[in-house]
Amino acid sequence: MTDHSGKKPHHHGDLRAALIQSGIEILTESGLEALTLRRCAARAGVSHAAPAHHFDGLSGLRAAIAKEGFDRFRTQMLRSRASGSQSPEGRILSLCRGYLDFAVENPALFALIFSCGPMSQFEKDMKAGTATAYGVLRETCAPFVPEGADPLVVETQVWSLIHGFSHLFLAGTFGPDSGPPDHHRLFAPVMALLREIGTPPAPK
Amino acid sequence: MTDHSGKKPHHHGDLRAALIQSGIEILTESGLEALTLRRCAARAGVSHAAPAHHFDGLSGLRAAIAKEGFDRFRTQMLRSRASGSQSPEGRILSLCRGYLDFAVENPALFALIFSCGPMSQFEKDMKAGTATAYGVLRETCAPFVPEGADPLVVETQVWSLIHGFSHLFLAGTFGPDSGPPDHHRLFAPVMALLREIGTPPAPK
DNA sequence: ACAGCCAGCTTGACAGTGTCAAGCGTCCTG
DNA sequence: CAGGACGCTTGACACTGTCAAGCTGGCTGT
Repeated sequence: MTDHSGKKPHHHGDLRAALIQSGIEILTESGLEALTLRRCAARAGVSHAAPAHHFDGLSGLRAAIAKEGFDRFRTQMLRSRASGSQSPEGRILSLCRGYLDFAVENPALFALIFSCGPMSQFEKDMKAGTATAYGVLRETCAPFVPEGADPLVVETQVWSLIHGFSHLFLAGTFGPDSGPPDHHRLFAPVMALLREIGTPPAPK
Repeated sequence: MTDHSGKKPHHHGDLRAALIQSGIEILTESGLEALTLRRCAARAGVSHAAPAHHFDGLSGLRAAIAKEGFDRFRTQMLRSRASGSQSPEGRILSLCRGYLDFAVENPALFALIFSCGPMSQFEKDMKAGTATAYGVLRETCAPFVPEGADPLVVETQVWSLIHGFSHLFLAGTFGPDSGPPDHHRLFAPVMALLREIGTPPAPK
């Protein structure tokens, strides 16, 4: 479709990337609801209809931002995983910590990435983004997958636990009266649930 | 503020409840983004500005709907919990199944309930709603809390796991290529992670 | 070197949205 | 039966996404 492979195609010089960047800034400064085509355009210094030439409407912009978000997400998880103990358990724990940290540091971007919202039409792009992040999870979980078992089970266990924890933490919904947010206090004991990971499900 | 305690105060006869009902219908029929003050008003057969007299803007309507949603959520969990085995393990598993079923059957309402979005100003209401649902979780988890331990840990383990599973399932983000959604196939093995629940976190 | 083209952006318009200020009608109160 | 207040309506405004044109500057072909 649009070019954006060359370097300085025309007036602006890769407006597409500038719009994505502006979008992320708006997202982090003002939250999900503030992400608007017109505001993005204004921030990038172009007219209000310019984004339509690079993305298919608002959903297209969201999908493009989500894609970029997935890259950063993946990068942060990789960095975190590399930073701690390199035992299989250590790697998986560090990965999850990176997961949580990303969510805490980029709440709006995190919400956009995992929103099942109005960019489902771009499932292709989203799946691609998920896949890159998922690959990291998969290789980190691999040592815990029992012989001949479906790796999806272990992956889903880990992903569900850390994702639920992150999401609920962001929603500020912990505890009946929801004490002060303290994600480091709960993180370790919750992750302790992964102790027995990999042992095959109880034989029926 | 507005009355809404009497039975048929004026013209309409509890417009507030009618608006909430309309909102839920719109939500289930057309998704989160379709929930609009004006559409709600139209569906309830009143003018576009009528809702403003019963809720504090769109966020107020969302909060009110979320409150109702939390009630239904809690009810479904209770019903599910009562339907299966009454062992502590059976109760917690049935509770989680009710959790997942509610999410699958009411995706938009579920998303609204747990959105960290623009109704944070109504945290009071939201906390109240969460609390009623949380109470069910708390009493179901109680048998698994070790002597003298913080119940929040076990609760957070369970809630994180089932919430993450439900949310990721709704987002359609399972597996690298995300096979066909089959929440019953993965539910049991993922929940198997709760086998060792309650044993105190590994001593440091 | 010059004519032509066309990608990249602008301008303008439209319907739909939330929100506010008035105003009107109906019901309850005195 | 008058007064008033509550419940809703009407109208307006700024803002949103989206579409149809139109302008403009750089590239291409000869």
